[in-house]
Amino acid sequence: MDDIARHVGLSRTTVSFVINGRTDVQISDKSRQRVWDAVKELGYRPNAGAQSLASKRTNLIGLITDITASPFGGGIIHGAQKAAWELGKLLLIVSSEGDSAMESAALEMLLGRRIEGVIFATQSHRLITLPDSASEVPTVLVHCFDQARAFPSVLPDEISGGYIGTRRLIEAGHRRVALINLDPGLPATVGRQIGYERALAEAGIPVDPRLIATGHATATGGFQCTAALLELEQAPTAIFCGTDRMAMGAYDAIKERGLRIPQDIGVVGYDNQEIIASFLRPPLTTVALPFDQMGAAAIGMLAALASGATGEQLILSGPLIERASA
Amino acid sequence: MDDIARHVGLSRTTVSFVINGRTDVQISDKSRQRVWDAVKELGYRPNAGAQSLASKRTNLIGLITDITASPFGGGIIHGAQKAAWELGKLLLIVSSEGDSAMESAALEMLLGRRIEGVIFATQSHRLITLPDSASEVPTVLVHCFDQARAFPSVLPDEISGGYIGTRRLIEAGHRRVALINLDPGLPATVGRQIGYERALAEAGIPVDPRLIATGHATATGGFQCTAALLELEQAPTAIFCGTDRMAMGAYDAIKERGLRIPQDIGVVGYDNQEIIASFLRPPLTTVALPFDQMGAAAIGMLAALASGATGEQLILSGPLIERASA
DNA sequence: TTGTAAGCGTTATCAT
DNA sequence: ATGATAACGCTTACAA
Repeated sequence: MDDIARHVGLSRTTVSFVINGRTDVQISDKSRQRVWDAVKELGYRPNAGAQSLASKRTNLIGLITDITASPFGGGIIHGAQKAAWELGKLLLIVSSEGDSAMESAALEMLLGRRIEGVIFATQSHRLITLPDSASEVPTVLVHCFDQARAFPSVLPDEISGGYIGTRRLIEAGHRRVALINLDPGLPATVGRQIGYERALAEAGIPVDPRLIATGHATATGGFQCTAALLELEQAPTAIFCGTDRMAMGAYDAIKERGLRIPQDIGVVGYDNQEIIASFLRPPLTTVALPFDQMGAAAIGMLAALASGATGEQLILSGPLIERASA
Repeated sequence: MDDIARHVGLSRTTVSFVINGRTDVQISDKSRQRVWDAVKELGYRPNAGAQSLASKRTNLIGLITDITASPFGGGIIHGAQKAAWELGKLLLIVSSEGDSAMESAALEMLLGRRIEGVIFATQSHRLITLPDSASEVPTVLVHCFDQARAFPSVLPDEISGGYIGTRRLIEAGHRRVALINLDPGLPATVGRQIGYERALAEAGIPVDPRLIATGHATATGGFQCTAALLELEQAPTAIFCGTDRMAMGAYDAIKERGLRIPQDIGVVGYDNQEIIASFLRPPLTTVALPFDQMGAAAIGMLAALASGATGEQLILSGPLIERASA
């Protein structure tokens, strides 16, 4: 920067003003132009670290997550990254492997880098315990929540998801709609069932407990539940699966019985895992989680927190992705 | 840091030495202890940015990639992250969306942060064009290469992959092994076919061109190719698919004809996409890409470059993941 | 074994 | 409209 200043015969101060495009200082257009020319000519590139040190703004945001290892929920990173970029912030992503000692260590090092905020994101909707140092910096939780629900968080609307999936099946003419839910007690499980029952109630269909199964979130889980449901005396004509993986298993069980999708049995999945949903035959209609928006929203909340806003809880609902199974 | 120094009645210098654990300076154990105690007590945390500014080492490595958006190849990030962490380096990950203007902008900003090296990683094995500024900093390419092959790179061993997949099928007793390859001309396509032919040659099986198909890397592509292959007069008894997605389609075509896997037809996939491979029925035996190692190797190469090594080209081969389809 | 002092590359506060 | 000068929080010769 000194070089630039010397080169154009101005002071460092002036150069700094020009480069930062400050409008509150009067600098002649001629000087401005000369500075920029020199910048080009000398190939000058401001040192962000030095800027941070002097200005006390690092423009760094931490993202601690267990997502990088898995194919799941990458949209969160994606959405956050994009939103951060637009705000001129850089995301420092650290994968915690879901290990809380690691999370703690990661946060320490990020605090050493003087991040202005931190996001904790998980690949499944669940409870986490935060490192103590989380209270030292604005914190937002994505797809997870802390015991005391003390931190602002961005969560998917499980109820709405359960509702729209079920309603889609009802609209297709089904009255006996089964729900293959995830393991009991999970936030997703609870919420989706509420949505499911709400949709049935709205259509005047009584809830039949025999049509509600729970299983592991795997193809095998889906296969077994579906097989059992199809054995029922009054078997369902539609099945709403808790995950696309389960739907994958459901397809097998259905095809094995020579039934066709969606003519004989309608199927709706959950998660919109492209890789499964769009390559299943027929392509799977499924409820998507709004991962991108969740990530972006987290950045937005952090920005809001920085300007004095108070932390809320944001519930985002995802759309139904129509393909061909319902 | 001044606070610490004052608190223990020593100079900043001494405190700095203690904190950096410098062994080339003699400092009494007593002083050391007192410094650490004060650090704890005052909750002091070194400012990494200031350290970088003074020491001219940022410990920052850039990773520009199109991977974050997709479920694919996340292992690269994972492996790189882990390796970097162990070296005390922080990975600055930016997703380029595969857009080269974006890549350029990302690199500019990373250079502003004074990264000590940069990694370009892609989700598919392909050619990329690097921003000009790439020459300003040590650069390593992962899963991709530049026109002039001027930059050191880490690539998967496509030949070995083609070889081990084919050999597995031959070892299972098959003599008519089909290859459903990816679109012609891709590095993966070419390499794998070489490996395929090598395995056949080794077993004394002549290459039958009718058994070599190419299609799009989708379930539909796999389905169509498989269907055509099974119509052949001398149909194959084993199929080696270019991707797990294609294998997914192959499964459908095979099952549709009432054939069983692996009893009637052996299938091997490529990619080891957990989500597909382990949930297909039967679980898919497939060739894995060594993404984790590739990411870690890239960090290793960057470290080597920093200590004066010259850039090579590293070819890493992945293992065959045995499940139940062959 | 410890301390002094000069940077590192910026921004920010005042002057002029 | 522009410039001096003092931070920012640390490292590192060089001295003592």
